[in-house]
Amino acid sequence: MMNRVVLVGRLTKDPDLRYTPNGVPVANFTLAVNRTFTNQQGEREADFINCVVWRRQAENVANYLKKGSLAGVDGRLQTRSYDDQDGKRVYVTEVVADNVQFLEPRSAASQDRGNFGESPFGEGQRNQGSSYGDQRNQGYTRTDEDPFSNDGQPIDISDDDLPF
Amino acid sequence: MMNRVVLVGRLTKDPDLRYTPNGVPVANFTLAVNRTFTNQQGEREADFINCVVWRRQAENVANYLKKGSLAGVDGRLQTRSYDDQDGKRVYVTEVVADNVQFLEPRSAASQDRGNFGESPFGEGQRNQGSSYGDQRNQGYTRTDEDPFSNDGQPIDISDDDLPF
Amino acid sequence: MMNRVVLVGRLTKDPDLRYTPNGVPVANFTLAVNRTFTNQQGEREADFINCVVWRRQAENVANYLKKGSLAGVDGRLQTRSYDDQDGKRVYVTEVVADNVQFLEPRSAASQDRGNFGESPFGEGQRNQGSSYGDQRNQGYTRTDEDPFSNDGQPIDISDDDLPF
Amino acid sequence: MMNRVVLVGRLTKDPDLRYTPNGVPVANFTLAVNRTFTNQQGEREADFINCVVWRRQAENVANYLKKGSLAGVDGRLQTRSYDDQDGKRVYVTEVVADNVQFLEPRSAASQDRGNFGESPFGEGQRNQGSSYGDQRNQGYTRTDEDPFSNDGQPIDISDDDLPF
DNA sequence: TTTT
DNA sequence: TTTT
Repeated sequence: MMNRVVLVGRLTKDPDLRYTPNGVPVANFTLAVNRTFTNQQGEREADFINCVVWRRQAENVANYLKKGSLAGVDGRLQTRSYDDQDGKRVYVTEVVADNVQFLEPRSAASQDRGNFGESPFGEGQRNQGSSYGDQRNQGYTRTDEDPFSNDGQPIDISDDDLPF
Repeated sequence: MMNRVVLVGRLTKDPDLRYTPNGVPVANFTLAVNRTFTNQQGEREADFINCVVWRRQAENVANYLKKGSLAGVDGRLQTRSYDDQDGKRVYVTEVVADNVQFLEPRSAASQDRGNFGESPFGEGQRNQGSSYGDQRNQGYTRTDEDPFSNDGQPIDISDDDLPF
Repeated sequence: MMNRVVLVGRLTKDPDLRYTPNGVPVANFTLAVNRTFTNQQGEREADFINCVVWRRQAENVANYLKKGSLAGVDGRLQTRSYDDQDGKRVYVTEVVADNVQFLEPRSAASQDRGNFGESPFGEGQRNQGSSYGDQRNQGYTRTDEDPFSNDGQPIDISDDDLPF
Repeated sequence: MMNRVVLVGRLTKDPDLRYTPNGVPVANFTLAVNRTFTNQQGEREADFINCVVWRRQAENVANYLKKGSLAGVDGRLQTRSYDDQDGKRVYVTEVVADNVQFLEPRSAASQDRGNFGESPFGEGQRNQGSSYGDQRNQGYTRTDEDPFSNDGQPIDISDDDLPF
């Protein structure tokens, strides 16, 4: 009915890019979102939100964001469940991103990364990155055979999970 | 940093009202949020989002919403984890509501419920509900001794979990 | 960069449906959104937010919502300006809706309205409305020649204003 | 009822700090929010959203943000109106910020600014700024007598406009 | 110019 | 009246 999420935070690890059997790119990453308030002990805690992004933005995310990058996500909350290795039902809540916004200058976000397709950065930042030629998707293994195999993620992700 | 969620959906069950050891009210409920799009099979699926609300709004929610009620939630995403009975870490993502909006006329939402405190409905709907006197919190057991004991919820919820 | 608005409120008037010269439908309406807090005098005020919706949802809005209807809007804030009749620049801020949610049962929202295209209501409410046959767009004049001519709205709205 | 806005953009000018007759700080600023899509001519346009923030955050904004700073705003849409110098009613839509997030390292955002109160930046960035001593509110004139006098802003802003 |  |  209505379902909207907006987050700004930092990636806890490099994003994880996979492909569905049909070759559709999906990237998973976790955003650490620092709370604006402190707890009883005066510490500023964080929430760790799992995010998914599909298609072209998945590849942009994989190519321009890494552990520590500051990013914004605009999307919707999605729930799903699967049975883990000992047959226990696990419930997952994650954010399916409609849009991922890169909030740091290119240099900060992707020093030593290859280049991929169109830059998601604005006019001002384009053309000032280093160019490694067009080794597209450099450093990422295509895992069509085995998408989402690690990290307790469901093994049976398929093209049916495409949001639209 | 930034963390905002807005949902509109229907309660999957009556809300669950508890109290912390210090007597602070907390209500838990799940919103079924129908997707605006259909899946490959043409079905309209739903996401089931766990929500928490504290203090006075917790009591309003418990008194005016029930299974099937249409409600809006404005809040933030929060993650936490606990170890289940067989020592397995369980990760929970839920929405901590800053504001819960009742989106149905009072009659539809709370036919046979007792009355509690100030009405969260607008001017136009106040004073037209039935009045059961002031049997506050009628039908809810105070569970100070054992908050959040059921449903696989962590047993050690305390006043430290208050959002502010 | 990031721009997200979510509103729930009531239409202050019947929506206003127009068509661009190319025949693209646009609906304008104002949502009265009651504040959740009261002012110094203890009154609950409202904000009046202008909204725009394009294409198929424009026609759904025109056919299913009317003055007083409860609706949710998920969209983005947009600014534009135009010069009024005495050459004064007027600045407009409005919400371009990606999605409009009807939050009342069909009967409440459109008693005496004709029917148009696919119902935007869920399964449960479909097929229970009166049926006027298929007099599409009944009661609305096509105004291709003169879109947005009244109400101090800019007269030069064109297909360029399409959000995507 | 429900009214939520989240924006990320850049300040078009230095923020404008004023005080109500009672001494409550208010800051006004405009965020340029670049659209994520391009128009028919292939240009990326922007929306210019007026924002207001009250109290302590008003002073933080004035001290840490300036023209060009990247910032996030989480708030609600508010409308008001006033009569301009030639008696014409002007309608204003603006965002009242509950929270303003500084999205750039301190150095980028406030090179040559004085210091004020508690730093709104996280642990990592604290203590690495230059220190000008405690010339609080340096460079800003207190304008209790005449808040909001310029820029076509209503002259009669008062403590009644406090959001809570 | 505003809704319940 | 607009930012990078």
